[in-house]
Amino acid sequence: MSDFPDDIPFFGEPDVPATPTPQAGPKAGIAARAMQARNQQRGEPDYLQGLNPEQRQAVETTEGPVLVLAGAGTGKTRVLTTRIAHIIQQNLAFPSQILAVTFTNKAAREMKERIGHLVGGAVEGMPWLGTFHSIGVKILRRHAELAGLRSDFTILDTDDVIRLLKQLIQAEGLDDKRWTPRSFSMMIDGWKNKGYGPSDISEGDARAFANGKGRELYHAYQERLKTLNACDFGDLLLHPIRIFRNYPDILREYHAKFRYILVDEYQDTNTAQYMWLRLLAQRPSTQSSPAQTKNTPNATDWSPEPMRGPHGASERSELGVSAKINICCVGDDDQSIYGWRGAEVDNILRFDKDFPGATIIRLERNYRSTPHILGAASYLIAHNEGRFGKTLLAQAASEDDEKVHVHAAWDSEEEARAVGEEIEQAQRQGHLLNDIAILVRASFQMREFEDRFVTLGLNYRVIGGPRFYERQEIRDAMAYFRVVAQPADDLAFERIVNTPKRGLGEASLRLVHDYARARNIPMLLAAEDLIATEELKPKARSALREVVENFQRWQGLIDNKSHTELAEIILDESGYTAMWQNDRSAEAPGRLENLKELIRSMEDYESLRGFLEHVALVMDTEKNENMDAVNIMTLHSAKGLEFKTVFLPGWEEGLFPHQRALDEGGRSGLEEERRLAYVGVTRAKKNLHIWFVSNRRIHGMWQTTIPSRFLEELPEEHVDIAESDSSYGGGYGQSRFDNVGRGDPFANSYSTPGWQRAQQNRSDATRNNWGSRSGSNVERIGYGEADSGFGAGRGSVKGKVIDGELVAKSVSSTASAFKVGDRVFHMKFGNGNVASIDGNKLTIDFDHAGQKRVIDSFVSPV
DNA sequence: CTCAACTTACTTTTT
DNA sequence: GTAAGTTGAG
Repeated sequence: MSDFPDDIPFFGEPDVPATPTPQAGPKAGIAARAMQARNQQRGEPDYLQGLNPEQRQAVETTEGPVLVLAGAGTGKTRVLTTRIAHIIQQNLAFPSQILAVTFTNKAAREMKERIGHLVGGAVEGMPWLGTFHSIGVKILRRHAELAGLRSDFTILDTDDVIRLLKQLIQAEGLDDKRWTPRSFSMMIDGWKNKGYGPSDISEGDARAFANGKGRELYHAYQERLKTLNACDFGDLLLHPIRIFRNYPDILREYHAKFRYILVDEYQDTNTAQYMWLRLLAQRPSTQSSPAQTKNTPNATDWSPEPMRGPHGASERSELGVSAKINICCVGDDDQSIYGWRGAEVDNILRFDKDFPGATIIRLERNYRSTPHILGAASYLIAHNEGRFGKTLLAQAASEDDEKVHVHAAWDSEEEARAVGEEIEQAQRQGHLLNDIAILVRASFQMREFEDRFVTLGLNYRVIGGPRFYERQEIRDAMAYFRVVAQPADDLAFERIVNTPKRGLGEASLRLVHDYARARNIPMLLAAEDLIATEELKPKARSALREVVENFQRWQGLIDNKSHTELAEIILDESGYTAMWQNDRSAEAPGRLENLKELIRSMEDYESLRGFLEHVALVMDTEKNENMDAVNIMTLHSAKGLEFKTVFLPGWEEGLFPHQRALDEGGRSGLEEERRLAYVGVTRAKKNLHIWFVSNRRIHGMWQTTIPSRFLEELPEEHVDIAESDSSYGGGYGQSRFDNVGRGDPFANSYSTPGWQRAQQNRSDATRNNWGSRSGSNVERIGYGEADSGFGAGRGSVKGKVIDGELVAKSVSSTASAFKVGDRVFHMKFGNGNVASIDGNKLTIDFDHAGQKRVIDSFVSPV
């Protein structure tokens, strides 16, 4: 992912608010225009302006392999986008001849936008800028038949895959408790990350699942995908790799096509992505004559086997790729935090061996953080072995720079309370909440903060987590659409055939399934056949007939109705909408609202098919981030972002570093955790607060915890241990945690002044803060299930609910706009009447959910 | 076939 | 502690 807001002030040009480059449009200032003119006279393109020498070198070294090691906050995305702009403006290639890959859609979107700014609107997008997967689909659609698929293949999501695997495991007569579909899907994922097809699975690996049936099952799975005309995410990379290997002619086409290859976040590439890149990169220069092509090693030399050794570099470098490879990879080995999902830090560490003669450029001037923060980060990460080694150079220190604060709290509740207080104080001093982030190691930590912020009425947003398209109702609706658009989509069919309940249970479904399997036809067709027979029970038969007839009718409407209209008809006539309307549960109204939102978002696409493709690949929707709110997210999802003030709670052994990372990953696991800590620390621009608590509830059990070893790895001169607001300061400040961990360091914490003060503070806080401000407004960016029970019915905020992102966004600081008796709608509780009003808090009699107390910004008039 | 009670497991997350 | 998934009764 890209370093999001890194339109950083240029080095030596202190904190100027990020201004667009002079070229950015008519708004550019006179001075900027003058400078532009001057530079153009010198023949220097204005987009190069303000780049530091290293950045500039990275942009201008367009030929040959280049590795840009970009430390945190050094302008990575800027380099990447400027480089592309440079290639285009120097006429080195057309936009369509540049392959640029990212990991996330967000990063791709952002890059497109920024390139657009740099080169002006002249260039119509970049067709080959996208995620590995979206580019993979594009390639695979063109050559689907070579992978045994039709070009309209479906892309399965994790849900579909697991259901499919469950069937296969059961069909194999295995106990799906002992051998869970979930774990097998992860295993397959792992294999695919390494580029292994079923035949590449070693004996040992095959034995790891279901007593050696792993390989067989994997094979069966792939076969099943073929008959379903479907692929999983891994296939989007593996199929192209296989096609490139087996059809050199096709590979050559792509070689001729892509003159420049750029890769973002190279440290996150897995082996499959690496192979994919190597295949595309390893080629004669695009201007080469056919004669030269013969000298190039055959692409099929590239098999996954050389990957096996711990250091397969020698085999790789023997490829002797003599022709120029204009590949530029940008990354930071210190920010590799996705090893657990197959990323190979090794890819970046041996870049120069893979691409002999590579230019390696280090970006070490950090424009983001204060020297204290940078000092802490550098000292911490230095504890890792096996890094490239970079020294981040800080900007000049400023008078009011604060050291990194380390705080202690008695338990997680107090931690949340104190953080909340600190944020409120910052807010009073005029800080924007948007500039503040709380970065947690694990998502369960978020809850405590949410609870607290709800009582404080502090706006916050949660970033990450289950997304819109992963919600049950959205998936169900999508399944209907999929069956209509692609009648062969059995998984979609199975998902909704009995949703809403139609009395088509396991038995009937099994019959349809077996019939379809036996004849190798889609289940929808099988169902069609079966309703003509006597095989099904009369009840099931008529239910199934209705389903089949419905789908036939809807399919007939594809060309006559607009796809949004059709979607409405489908949801309506299938009884799906009615199912939720009749649902008495509290979240039903929210789900209906989500369905409306789904239809609304379909309007942005031309056809049903186009929409389905979008959803399969881009599992996020853009969300309004217009309100001022504290950001809460995991450390993982914070990569690439930056905030003025960052809170890092939960620095305790077992949580961070996470126990499981230590157990399963050993030393490298610990190092990855340390990199995660490094990522967290380097997100902060000005203020960084690290917290640890002495008691935390894990799996519902209170546990005494000890401070994270990472705390000891922070340099004394940049850290300030804040005792004052701690409930258990005594002694720890001085010893810098050195004696922590043995014995029971917290035994007498209850009696320390700090603890008593904390108790005092706690009750004060609840008294003073409660009701003293307008309702907190919450938005969940891409956050799921409209309920999750967060905040509901705890403490004095009974009924306060954090909802999906469809929550009304209005922040009313004035007295409530509602009056007793008003009819209102609430995202979670549905419709109801206002029973009484207390400031901005309403007591509402809900039709289905009973009486609840809610904050007015969460309801809207009906 | 459906629903309710019980059991069980539990980082991180993109596509 | 909680959410999801499975088992057993109606």
